Amino acid sequence: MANEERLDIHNSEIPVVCRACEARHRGICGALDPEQLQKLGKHAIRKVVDDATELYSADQEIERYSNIMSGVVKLSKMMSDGRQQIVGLQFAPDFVGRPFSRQAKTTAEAATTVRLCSFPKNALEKIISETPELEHRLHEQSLKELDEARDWMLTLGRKTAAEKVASFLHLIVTHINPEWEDTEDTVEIELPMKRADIADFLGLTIETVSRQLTNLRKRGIIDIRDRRIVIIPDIHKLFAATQQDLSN
Amino acid sequence: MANEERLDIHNSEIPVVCRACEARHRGICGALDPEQLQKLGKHAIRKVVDDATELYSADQEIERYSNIMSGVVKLSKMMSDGRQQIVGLQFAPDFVGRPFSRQAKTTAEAATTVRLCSFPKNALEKIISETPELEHRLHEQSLKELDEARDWMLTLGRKTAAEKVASFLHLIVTHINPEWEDTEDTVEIELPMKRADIADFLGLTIETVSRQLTNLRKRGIIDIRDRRIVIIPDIHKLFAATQQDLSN
DNA sequence: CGCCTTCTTGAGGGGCGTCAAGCCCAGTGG
DNA sequence: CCACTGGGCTTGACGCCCCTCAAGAAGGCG
Repeated sequence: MANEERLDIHNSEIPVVCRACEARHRGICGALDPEQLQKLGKHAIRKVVDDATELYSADQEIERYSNIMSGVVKLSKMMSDGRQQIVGLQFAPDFVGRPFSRQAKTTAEAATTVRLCSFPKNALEKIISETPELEHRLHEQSLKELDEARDWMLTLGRKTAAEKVASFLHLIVTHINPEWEDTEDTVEIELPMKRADIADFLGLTIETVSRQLTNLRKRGIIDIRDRRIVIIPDIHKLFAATQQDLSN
Repeated sequence: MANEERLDIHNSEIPVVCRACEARHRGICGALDPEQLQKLGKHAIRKVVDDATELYSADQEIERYSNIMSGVVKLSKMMSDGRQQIVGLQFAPDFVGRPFSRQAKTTAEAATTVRLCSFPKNALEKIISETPELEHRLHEQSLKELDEARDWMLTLGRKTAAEKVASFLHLIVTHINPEWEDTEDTVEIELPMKRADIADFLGLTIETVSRQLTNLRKRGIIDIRDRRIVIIPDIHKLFAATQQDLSN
């Protein structure tokens, strides 16, 4: 296997911290050659933050970008009187940050414990300008986020409370493991956030979220354990509930 | 002015149809040099379509991209039972289409009479791959659309009907002329769509839109002529109404 | 003039928000 | 060990905002 040896030799140029990183395979760092990885790696800091840690805040200067290595980050907006809306959830190996803007437009907060690989704004933007393939990857992620945001606009604007909660559960399931989208098996998931966050994501109150969860439970679409663990015996039935009013 | 002459000489290489086009200044075509403009221009078709013309449809193959030269295009999503949500409005000189995807994720429809400059998917994507600056412009537009989508998610999820209608009017005013954002003058606008579209954009019914418009009128925030013409004596008062419940 | 579409206005009902009480559990301190 | 506290969650009672249903006005067009 001369090939494997060649691969190993090649690997040896890649920074140690990057070798096992998912962002190098499915994330944006896959666009970088070993030399660029080294350059960026020099400025990169890996860190682990607890849930509720704020990564950056709306209207503030952006100083660092990050890759999510594990965990969930929520992006939110708040009105002056305190009303809040979560406008995006990001999972590994997503890129976090708003390129080409001095100010952040959302607040980013760890929803769970999150492992991050973070680097200064300037270091990344320099490499972007030299690497069209990197900008292409960032562009693809922006387009993916735009698709997701627009899907969610339909949920926010036109679905009932029961459909919204089902849509949330379906989103979580398919983001934890995309293959579960069309499995026949029973699936068990841990909700990455508390009821208040779910309410802010769905444009509801915590009471309504709670009521609709027990509504789905009573209809046999889900089962709930320990308040955070949800069991879904039939994903297709859950999907049906995302578009068909079950409030009666 | 030798400079002007040089500019004129330079201009002579630019396709005639592109010379006065806004997309060459503020739109994506500004990233192209005269040679590339010529290449793309060979495949470009200018057309004028009436309102309610469908440009492309969700889940269908994308064949052409377009620049909006004038008019308004609405992007929408529909559920199987007919519930509909408008997820974006696009104005000149915006680019219309979803790059890097075979299928469209939304339906695009002319909201008003629209002038378009349209070209085949392949022709543009070839030039994109050769022109990093073009991909950068498209990326910037995607990010702008993402910012707008997320702003609108806050409107859909957390605002009252009165705030939503005020938000819609404010959005239209600032998109027709960004300078009106902080003018002290009275402003008069023509709504680019009918009540049913406004309702689909706001996640409301047409009756509620109508009632909230008269609500804003009775409070002196707007005046209405001929159903489609709205007069706004004080933009700042309108802006205040986008975040402060006036339903009582 | 008649017909159609668009829009407004009213009456009534329901879905979700508001307010409140209480359960469960982890953490803390006596 | 247990009392106390506080956060997270559920459940019930009630009210209101917006939806539904319906009628009618206004304007465009043959």
